[in-house]
Amino acid sequence: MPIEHPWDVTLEEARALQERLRTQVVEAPLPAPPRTVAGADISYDKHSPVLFAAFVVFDAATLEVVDVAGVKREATFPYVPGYLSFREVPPLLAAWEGLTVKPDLIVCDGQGRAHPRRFGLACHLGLWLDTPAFGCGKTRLCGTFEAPGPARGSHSPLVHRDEHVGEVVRTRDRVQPVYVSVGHRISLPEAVDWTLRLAPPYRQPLTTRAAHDEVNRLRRLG
DNA sequence: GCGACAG
DNA sequence: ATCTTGTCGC
Repeated sequence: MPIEHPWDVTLEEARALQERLRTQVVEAPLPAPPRTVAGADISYDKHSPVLFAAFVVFDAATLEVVDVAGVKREATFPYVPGYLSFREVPPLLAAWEGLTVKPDLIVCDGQGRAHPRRFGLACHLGLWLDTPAFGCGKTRLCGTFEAPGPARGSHSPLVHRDEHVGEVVRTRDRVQPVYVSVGHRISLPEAVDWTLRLAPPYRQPLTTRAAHDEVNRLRRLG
């Protein structure tokens, strides 16, 4: 069931929403094999209130781009560690409206359950859109882990307060690993598999790469 | 009280 | 997130 709530909230209200919405997150196998997979990302100038958001949708079988949509919006929430979704989800929802092809799976640039209150960006976006989603971040928000092996494909559990909240995945030999966690309607093993399947030949999934390139292109144009 | 802290 | 040249390694 899709959720809905105001976005013009205080930090305290945002925290209360996270505590309430975290119970709605579904961590279970994908409902069906994704035919399309999308990358989502945000870009902005250091000291500008303008945000650029975009989705780039790929055919999961051929990995060809099948749709792209982006928007320019005013930021309504600052960047505060632990509350990233309140800043990035609104513009992403606007970009989502511009898609002709709604993806079966969303790869987010950030954390999912690997969050202090188990409700990172990937959980919030996936839950709101009632679409499978997972997070693949470049750095850690919370949790501890043993370094995964040096070979591509190796991964180790990310643990926070005795809970297995994600996996630290090596997507390229001897290259810094990425942090994968469940967002909504997907299992952790599946999220890891998709990360490894979409990564070559980059460190991050090509979906994230494409979305990143798209938002930066939009930003440079104005 | 002292760090840590997605993008 | 973004600012940035060269530079090390495969």
